[in-house]
Amino acid sequence: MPTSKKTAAAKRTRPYHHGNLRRALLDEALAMIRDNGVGGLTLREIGARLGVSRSALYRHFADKGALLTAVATEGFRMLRQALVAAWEEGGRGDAAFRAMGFAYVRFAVANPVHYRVMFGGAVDPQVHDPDLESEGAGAFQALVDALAALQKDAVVRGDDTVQMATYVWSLVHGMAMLAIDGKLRGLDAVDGLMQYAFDRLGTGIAISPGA
Amino acid sequence: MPTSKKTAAAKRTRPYHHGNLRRALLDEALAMIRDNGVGGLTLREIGARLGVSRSALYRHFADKGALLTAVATEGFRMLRQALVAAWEEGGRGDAAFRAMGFAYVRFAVANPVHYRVMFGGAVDPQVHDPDLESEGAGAFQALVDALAALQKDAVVRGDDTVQMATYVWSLVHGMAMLAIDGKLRGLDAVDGLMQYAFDRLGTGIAISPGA
DNA sequence: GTCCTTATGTTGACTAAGTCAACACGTACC
DNA sequence: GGTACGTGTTGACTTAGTCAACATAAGGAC
Repeated sequence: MPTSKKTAAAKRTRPYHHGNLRRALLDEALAMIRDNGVGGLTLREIGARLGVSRSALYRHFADKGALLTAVATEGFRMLRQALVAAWEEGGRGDAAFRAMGFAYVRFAVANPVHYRVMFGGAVDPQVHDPDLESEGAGAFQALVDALAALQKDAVVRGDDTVQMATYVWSLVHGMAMLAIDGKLRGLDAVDGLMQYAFDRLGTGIAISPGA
Repeated sequence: MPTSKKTAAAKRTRPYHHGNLRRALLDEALAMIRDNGVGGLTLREIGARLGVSRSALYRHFADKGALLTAVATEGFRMLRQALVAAWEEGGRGDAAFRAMGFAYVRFAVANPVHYRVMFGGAVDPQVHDPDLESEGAGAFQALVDALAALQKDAVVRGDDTVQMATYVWSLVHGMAMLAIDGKLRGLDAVDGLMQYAFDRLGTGIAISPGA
């Protein structure tokens, strides 16, 4: 048996170069965080699962923090795309704005790992990553733009747009966190809460509107 | 020099038994998380800072996770006390409810380490700690109780109380997270946002209330 | 086609950190 | 005054992040 001349024949299943290791590393990291939490993420295990050496990751990410930053950045990009899509496809009116709110929370529920890495403090706040910050700002801007359009059409109050956007962001962010933390029972509860929340976002909860 | 017969004389500054090591461990953990983030918390360093051996901690906490769970539990207790105090001292009316909302966000801003440990995913969600869960439920219940009182006085809508409480909780939780993540510039911005938010919580943001 | 450069992956080794077992010390209670 | 239990220490093991040195592959220059 010609086992010499390298053992390449036995390893034909995995060539020396992976092909798209960066993407595979991200996906495996997401799976591991999903199963074991951010604390359960280990670079060595990622390599082992991909059949790759423990330090191959360092050819694609500076360190563990950079891997997490990449996850967060990807998450913000996905979130912005979801928000913009909901707004555009919904017709850019008040119904579209509600759809955007739904899209926000649904993004978090559908991608809890991304969302937790984005907001769960896993990424060291000391580090200022330009990509991460611009993607994050872009997602917020989608909300600001939508609100500004509604203001122009006199659908919502003419308050400071950024402040209003921050208010709405707080609401959807809070719902998203509660939803993925399992504080709401099941998807029905999430949808029910969102229906309720976006109604009350419009009308308020007080009985005498003049208070 | 009589250095034998133990070196006790040289260490009179710190007796063998600390006195209240558990409390000191918690405080030192809080300080270390404040300075370096949850990821920068190391049991060995806590011991070193307190002039105590690295594993003394294990006489007071089962492991690192238990230490974090204790921080979160303490945080929920403090939060509930702050909420109840604001409600009681505010006169249990709509002004008191607004004060409770302020108290919530201010608690997070004043105790960002506690808050982050409580909600930042640092505590393994797999683990079900009875103390932690009952303190968490207690804090939420304070909000439900206040809303129920307002409903009885016909100050707010008669919607499902728990759903309404979840709505309000989402809002304050979202604001708290944004505030401690530095997404709002300075304390003035936080106070301004809260003023705005609790106005809009009452009235809504829509221009035609009948929408 | 051959060589060189660069990108990508591997191996060995070091260090930091959580954890446990065995031991030491002190206090309280009899 | 002695004994049991609570509290703190030491040594050692294991896991994991990281880096330096090396190996391998791919692609273009000649």
